[in-house]
Amino acid sequence: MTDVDIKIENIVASASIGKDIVLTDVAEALEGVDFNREQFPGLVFKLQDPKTAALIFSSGKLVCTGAKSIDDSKLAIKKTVDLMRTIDTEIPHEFDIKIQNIVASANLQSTLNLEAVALELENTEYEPEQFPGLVYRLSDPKVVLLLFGSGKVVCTGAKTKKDAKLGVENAKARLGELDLI
Amino acid sequence: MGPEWRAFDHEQRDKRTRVGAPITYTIHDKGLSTMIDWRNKDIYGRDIPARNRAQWYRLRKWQRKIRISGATERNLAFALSELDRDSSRLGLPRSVREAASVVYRSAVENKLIRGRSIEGVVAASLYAACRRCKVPRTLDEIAEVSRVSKKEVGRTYRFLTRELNIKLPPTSPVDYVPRFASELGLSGEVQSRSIEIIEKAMEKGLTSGRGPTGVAAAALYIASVLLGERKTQRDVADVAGVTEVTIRNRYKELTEQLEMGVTL
DNA sequence: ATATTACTTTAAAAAGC
DNA sequence: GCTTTAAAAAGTAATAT
Repeated sequence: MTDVDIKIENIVASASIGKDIVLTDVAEALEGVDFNREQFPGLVFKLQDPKTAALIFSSGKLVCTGAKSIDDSKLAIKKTVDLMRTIDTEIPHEFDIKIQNIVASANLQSTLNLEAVALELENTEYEPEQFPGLVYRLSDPKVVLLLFGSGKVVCTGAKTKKDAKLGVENAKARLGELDLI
Repeated sequence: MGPEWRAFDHEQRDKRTRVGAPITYTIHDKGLSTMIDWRNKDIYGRDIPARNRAQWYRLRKWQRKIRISGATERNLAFALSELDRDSSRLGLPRSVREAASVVYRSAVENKLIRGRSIEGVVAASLYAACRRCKVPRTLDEIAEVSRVSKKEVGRTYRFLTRELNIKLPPTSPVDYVPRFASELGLSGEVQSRSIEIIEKAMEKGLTSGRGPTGVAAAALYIASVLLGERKTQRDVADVAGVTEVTIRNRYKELTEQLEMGVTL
């Protein structure tokens, strides 16, 4: 109904390689690694292409952040695991990757009066003293949107691109119903 | 400001002493208190005769209640003393402090303190009360006088308003005008003019997403210049707790988008 | 006085305190 | 709840030029 262009800004995905990892070995063999066990149990590995960051844990589970597309996220994880396999050849070639969160931005092409939106729209939090965006929690799909006075929007919490887009569209539709747009 | 809030503080402390509410006194089962053994034995370790068991159980149950209400009262007394301290340091009137105590008490009644510090709930209750009473204090100001971080005050405030169904609109810049103007020694005319400017700005959507204190500061600055009671951006920035850059940004936006001529 | 850089908010996973 | 990662939005803050 209301076609909105969504731009994926960031994707968080997780995977579980079936084998335990000796993080100190990885830290010595790879470049672009940060590892402080006292600070954080995960090893931080930054890949240049796709430009992403991976958190690798001794359990063999890992988290990849920063990708701008689902394909890039999966590619980044495969590249990262391939590099890890040069250290530990026992690492399996097959493993599942799960998209955990998608952050997207969009433009409603219309300015918003946030104080009015805060009064009329349900499930919102608006504290301009703290942050310029209005927080709108949508239940269908279950995502959270940040609405700005400029009409720009950030949608986060979706696990599929479709939900991210649907979230913005439903929010826009709701704003329209309440005559807030 | 020193002597005033000190006197206020002493008055409250004396009042507490008169009613005998324990604040920091640790009440263990000493003195007049007597333990009722949780086994069915008397103080000599002898079994309690069956015919007295019922009475024994009643005594035990009664003592449990007393002990619980004792802890509750002790916590409430501590909370109210914290509230007094924070309120007096912020120079808040008694009515606001009482409004905050109402919020705090309902938080207790709804068992919302679990997993949270009393100080944090007190600070958040006070923040909410200030807003409700139209004499807002920023999260920074609340955090300064309480020993609670700004982050936790904000988090607890959101939790309380959600759980207690307290609906408060975002703080209006207008509510900051009287306090800031007073601290700057600005007249009622300047205040009225500032409020007019803010209302025009709100109508034109110039306040969406902007910090209320920054908007109030810029409006006061403009009004002070327009009415010949000019204050420096530095002075206004200091009382409002914002930077000169912020005042300048809001000032430019307001003078450009409202019909006001360049008055710099 | 303006230009950077940095922090505020949102979501989510990982292992452990 | 915290720790770590990434990224957008727009405002504000601190520091550099």
